[in-house]
Amino acid sequence: MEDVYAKAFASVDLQKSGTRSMPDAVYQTVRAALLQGQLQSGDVLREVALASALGVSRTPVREALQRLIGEGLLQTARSRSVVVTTLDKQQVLEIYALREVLEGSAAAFAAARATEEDIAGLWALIAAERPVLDDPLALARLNKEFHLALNRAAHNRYLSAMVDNMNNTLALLRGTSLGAPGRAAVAHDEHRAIVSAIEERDAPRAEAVARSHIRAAKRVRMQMLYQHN
Amino acid sequence: MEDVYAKAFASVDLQKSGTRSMPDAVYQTVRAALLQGQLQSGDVLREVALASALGVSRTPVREALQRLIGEGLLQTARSRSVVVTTLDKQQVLEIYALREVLEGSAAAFAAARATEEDIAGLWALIAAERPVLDDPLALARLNKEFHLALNRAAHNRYLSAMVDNMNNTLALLRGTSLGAPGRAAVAHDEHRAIVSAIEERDAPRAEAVARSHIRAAKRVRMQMLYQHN
DNA sequence: CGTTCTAAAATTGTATACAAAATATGAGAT
DNA sequence: ATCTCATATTTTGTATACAATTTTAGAACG
Repeated sequence: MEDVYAKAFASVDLQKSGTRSMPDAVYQTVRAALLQGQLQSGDVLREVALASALGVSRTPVREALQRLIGEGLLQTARSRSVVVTTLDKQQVLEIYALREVLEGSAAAFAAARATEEDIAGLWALIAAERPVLDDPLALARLNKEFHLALNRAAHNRYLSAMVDNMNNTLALLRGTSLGAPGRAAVAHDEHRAIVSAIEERDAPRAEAVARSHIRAAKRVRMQMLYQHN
Repeated sequence: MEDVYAKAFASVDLQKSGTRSMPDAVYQTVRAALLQGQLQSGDVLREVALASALGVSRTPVREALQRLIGEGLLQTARSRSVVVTTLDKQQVLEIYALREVLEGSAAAFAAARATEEDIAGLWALIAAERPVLDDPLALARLNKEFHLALNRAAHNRYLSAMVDNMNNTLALLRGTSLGAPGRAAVAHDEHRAIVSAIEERDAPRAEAVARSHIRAAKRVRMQMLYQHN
């Protein structure tokens, strides 16, 4: 009896805080399970099981799943079952190609539009990285926050939504590129270079540095996933 | 009795062809009504009215509406009613800023990855534009197709989805920038310049030309909407 | 053993009943 | 006439019943 939900949701209560509606609470809960890797690519999500695990009916569960499908974190198999998205190599390449564009633009926009508070926040996150450079888990969390803050500093809601979406989709892949030997320190330096360029309001340099940061992450990731390029 | 649905859906049957499911058919139908301007910003969509107009129950209607909310074409007002998205000036600026990035990248990617068929298709669309340069409606349709084909030529599904999304969101604004005097001919020339650069595999030029094409469209649009910049 | 067919079980899709919430209506007071 | 408040009506949110589909299990056959 392959009960994925016991594993993923047994200890996890329906997260009601900060949610507007029940479908939203279900959405947040399932999304968190996906991003934390408690559900893996290919796992199938069954409405009744999820509904009873979370103590609601199928209706709000369906809405939450539809939303996650729309964001690309879930997909429907032929035969209508809902499964955690599987990314093939081509898709990963396409995502990184787009992520390079988007994060590059976010950095460029931030150079033009970031407030002093935005920049101070970015430096604070970089300072927080230093003591945990050899703790991949803590670092991954900070890294996520850094990219989120960089995004917000661009002051473009549509861009932010798209960058988040790409990053969330990549989170479906096992592991983090920050675990690779030496990568943490290099990424840390790259983060500093991005914020420096933003602080100096040098948009072209901010974009160039951000893009090369993503290219480096991509190289490490492809190595981890496929042992080449 | 303010019956918006009579207006928008009376003659429009539920579009079943090319749809996998009933919610999908509803989605396509409502989406078409939105993109063709049969529903205007701020119009409220009521589940029961829509359901009876289309001859289905509320359940598939709700799913379709949720999906359109996810894409940004609809939004929920406080008080939970679903309305056609209204874009303020700041949002329009953010969308054009992002669209410049995305279409620029699409052109650059196309220069690197377009097949000969892709390029032939683009030229065909440009040829089709010439005879209808003074028919804004026909031209708008071709323009849409051109940008779609350009997109496909970039061979990046995620990028395509995002460009489409931005273009669809802009379609909520009344009118088309191609209606402005002289704009049609200029846009036509810009299209030619983009495809030329792609054909010559000159990615930087393709990107630059595509970006300036979007900036020009933005200028015209802002003029139309707000009579300045 | 493996294959194919059929029946049972499980799962998703749709409609609908009922609950909760929001909006509209109208009476009464000022 | 305008405002306030209680009540009716409408609308959305959730649960659930039922239908359609898909998957599973097992029997019969080669």
